[in-house]
Amino acid sequence: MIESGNAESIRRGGGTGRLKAIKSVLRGRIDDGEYTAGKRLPSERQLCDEFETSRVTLHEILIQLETDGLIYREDRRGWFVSPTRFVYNPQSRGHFQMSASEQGRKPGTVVIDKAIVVPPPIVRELLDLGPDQELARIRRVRSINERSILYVEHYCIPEVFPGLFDHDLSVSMTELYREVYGFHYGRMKYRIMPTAVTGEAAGFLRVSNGSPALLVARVNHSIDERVRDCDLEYWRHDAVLIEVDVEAG
Amino acid sequence: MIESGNAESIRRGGGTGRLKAIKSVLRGRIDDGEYTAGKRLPSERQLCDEFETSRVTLHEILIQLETDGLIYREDRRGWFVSPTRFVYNPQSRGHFQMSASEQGRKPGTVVIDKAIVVPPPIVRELLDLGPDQELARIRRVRSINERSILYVEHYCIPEVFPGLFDHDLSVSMTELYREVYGFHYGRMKYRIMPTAVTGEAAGFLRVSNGSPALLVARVNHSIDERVRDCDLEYWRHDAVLIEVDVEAG
DNA sequence: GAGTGGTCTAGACCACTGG
DNA sequence: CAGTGGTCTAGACCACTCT
Repeated sequence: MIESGNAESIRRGGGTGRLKAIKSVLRGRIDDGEYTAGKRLPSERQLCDEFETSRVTLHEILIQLETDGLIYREDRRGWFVSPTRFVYNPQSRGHFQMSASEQGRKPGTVVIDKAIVVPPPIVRELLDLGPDQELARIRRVRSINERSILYVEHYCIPEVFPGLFDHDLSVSMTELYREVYGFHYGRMKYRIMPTAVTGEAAGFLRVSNGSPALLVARVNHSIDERVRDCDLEYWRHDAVLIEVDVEAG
Repeated sequence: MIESGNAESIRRGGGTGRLKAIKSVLRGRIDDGEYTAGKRLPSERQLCDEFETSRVTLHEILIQLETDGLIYREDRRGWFVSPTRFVYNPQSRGHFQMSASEQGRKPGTVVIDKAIVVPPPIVRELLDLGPDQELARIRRVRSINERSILYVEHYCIPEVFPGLFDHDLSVSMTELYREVYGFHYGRMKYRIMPTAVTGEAAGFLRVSNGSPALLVARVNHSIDERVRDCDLEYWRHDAVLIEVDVEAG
């Protein structure tokens, strides 16, 4: 006797279709503006009632819409409709504030801390350092219209920029290097890859542990080709669009 | 009477910790090489038994490792350890095959189809077209070591490249344009953003519907500054690392 | 046909937010 | 304190792959 082959399990049926169907209804409401940018969606439990589904299923749907970049969540606060992406050009150095204003948004920068540290392996590799070399690290969070979208770790060689920590670090690091230290840039290299944010980084961005993100790692060289500093930038994956113009090649 | 407040629910306990703990065990096995690149992980049910957890939970853990880029899945076939990322420079045109060989991998290209179509909105916007303009579309899938990692849609103005469909389209489009049509490139613009693949694109990449991906959209201009063609490239999010060198700016 | 992942249910407790 | 998302259970059926 298979007890479970009853009316109950038949009613559930429908299989694959449900998830996609609910997803497209929600997508429609976002497109139509019923749920508008920056506003909170109804709670998961409310949506469960409306669509007569379980929380696990609904959670899964929301995660897929998050992956799409249509909505985002703030840890334990709710789900929100994603605003238009911030357009970012990694080749134009230090223009976060200017770009934001040009795009009609309100930029913000918060310095989390500054310290002399042994950098993580990826930074050692990028800067071609020995295992014990210590660097100055500045950690910042940048926001657009009060929403944190970028967590950055700056690393540089402390001897090259003496007294760095005494300056206002909430502005463009590039400008600081140039105006205070008379430092001019030469070559730059950057890497971009999808990743996930965990631990502290997730906390600073107010996203759930393990949320998708876009990592942009940049290495700056001086005019005489020496490695000088680098950034690790973790962008909320739904908040950024990278755009680069390249002259004739 | 609250029936559920029994020994059973207490035993479950542990709360938040479980997921993270199991995740780090699996991560360790990948780092240690117990699970090696390209090999299948034990089945979800086996892992459930081993860690004494439910399939939903284990599935969630695997999805987080996927977001991290450590593992990937092939739809209904299983979970696999991700190989090293393919390094890609969007500014060097048409070097997929060459880059792959340089990185010691075996490249492959399959042409899915070729047709004259009305392009999707994003292409119309990129190429600045009217709503009824038709374009030639070529769809291809590119692989590294037999693993499909890139799904591309090429769009170009058919009048500019007559007889295009009669050529071998499994090679570099850039070379074809240059060698057959004597076409040389000027400016290029590209956009990069995290997104999700659905529908056909997911099928071609053999990933589950709604998997994360990296979209690279490129627009090519001729030397006299006219828009000529564009690509929409959907990369498996765990399979690519974009690297760009920029000369002094 | 056996095995796999994909989807789904109907609950439960936990950690945190915000009034 | 009520409400939210985050995590978790112990099952079930479905769609597909592989042999």
